[in-house]
Amino acid sequence: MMKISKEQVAENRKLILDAAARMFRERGFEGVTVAEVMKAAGLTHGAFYGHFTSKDDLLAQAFAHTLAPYSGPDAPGINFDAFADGYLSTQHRDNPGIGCLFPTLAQEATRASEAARTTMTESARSQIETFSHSMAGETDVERRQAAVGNWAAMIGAVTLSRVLNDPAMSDQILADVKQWLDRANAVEK
Amino acid sequence: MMKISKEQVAENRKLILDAAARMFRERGFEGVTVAEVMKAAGLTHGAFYGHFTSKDDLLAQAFAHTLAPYSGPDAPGINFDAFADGYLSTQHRDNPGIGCLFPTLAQEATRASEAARTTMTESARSQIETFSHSMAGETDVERRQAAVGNWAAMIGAVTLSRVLNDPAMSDQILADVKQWLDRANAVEK
DNA sequence: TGTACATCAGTGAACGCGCGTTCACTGATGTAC
DNA sequence: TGTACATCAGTGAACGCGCGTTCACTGATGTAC
Repeated sequence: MMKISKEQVAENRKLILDAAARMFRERGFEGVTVAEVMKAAGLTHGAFYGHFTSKDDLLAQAFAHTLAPYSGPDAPGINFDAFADGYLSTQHRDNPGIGCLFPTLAQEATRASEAARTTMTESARSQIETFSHSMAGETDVERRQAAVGNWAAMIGAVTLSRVLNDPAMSDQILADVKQWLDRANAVEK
Repeated sequence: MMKISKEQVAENRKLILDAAARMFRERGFEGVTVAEVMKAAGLTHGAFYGHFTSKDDLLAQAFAHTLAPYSGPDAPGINFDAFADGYLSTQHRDNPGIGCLFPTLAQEATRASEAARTTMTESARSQIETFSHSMAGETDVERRQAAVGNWAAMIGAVTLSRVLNDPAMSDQILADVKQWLDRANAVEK
């Protein structure tokens, strides 16, 4: 069953990237094998090197594939308060596979290819830019600082909540950070 | 050159744990081999299983070894502002091997042994407790929320600053979060 | 329109390397007498 | 005090498995005539 249409090739590539992005977030880069990703995409491992040059390349492409919708001029506008609610929810904490890349893969990306790091860097830049517009503050600098601070707090909160093996404490971390951010942001308005 | 004194055995164990804690923070759990750790400690890999039952056990013991000084009744009191300055410094960002475990290993610890996660959980609990005493706020709950929020923001800031491959932006993340925290904490006083 | 050939995404066996782990052995120190 | 033996942390070769990567082959679709 070979010789596949251009559309099918593109579709297969998308399936591989979606599976990889999910599995890397769930189990980390080294915790997932190339064969597992290909199986999840409905293919065999031999086809992998027709799409990517290496497993490292897959990580970089998966970052770009996953982050692309949130960057650039088409980035969706956001309601910051609703965004923070979702980010600091137990649903987000419990479903890393479909969540933000930064709490799951930023640490590993530190040792990844420059292409992967550049994708993360540009995504972070536009994320901060987007948040800035929702922040209170008298100057652009203050609003940027608030955007960076809020985002860092959210990333740290999800990171902490995921590692703790005391469920009540984990829930409380998320709730505490949400309330603290609400107060910090309200004070400046 | 064998049959070693009890003191030498304890010393060797400490050397292994110190080397492991440093190398895991620098390169991640899977990025370091048992043989490399043993070599860094001045021993050969065969001796490893006299000290630990597995590589996973080493991680859990390294966590306990590294976090112990900061927990329990003997935990050092802190000047929070000085602590945050150091935490959000470029020195801390650039030397993960001797820095906080949470930005380097929390993500990987999510998939580690229960022993390792419990050590991290209890360390986080006492860290938050310690920070609470330095926080402004009218109630214990507000102070705890501020402690958790400040710590989450610091962890997220260091995580972000390390993954970005734009040095100026990385520096700015750290500086922005520091200034934002200073403002957020000052407002409540 | 029908037939022969070319293309090339995907298949699956195989390779080779690295790493966690095991184990028979070593030999300096501790102990018995 | 001196001698023979026991102990056991450490040594280093070896094992076995898993994983990233390669490659000869397949066969459905596209193309030439």
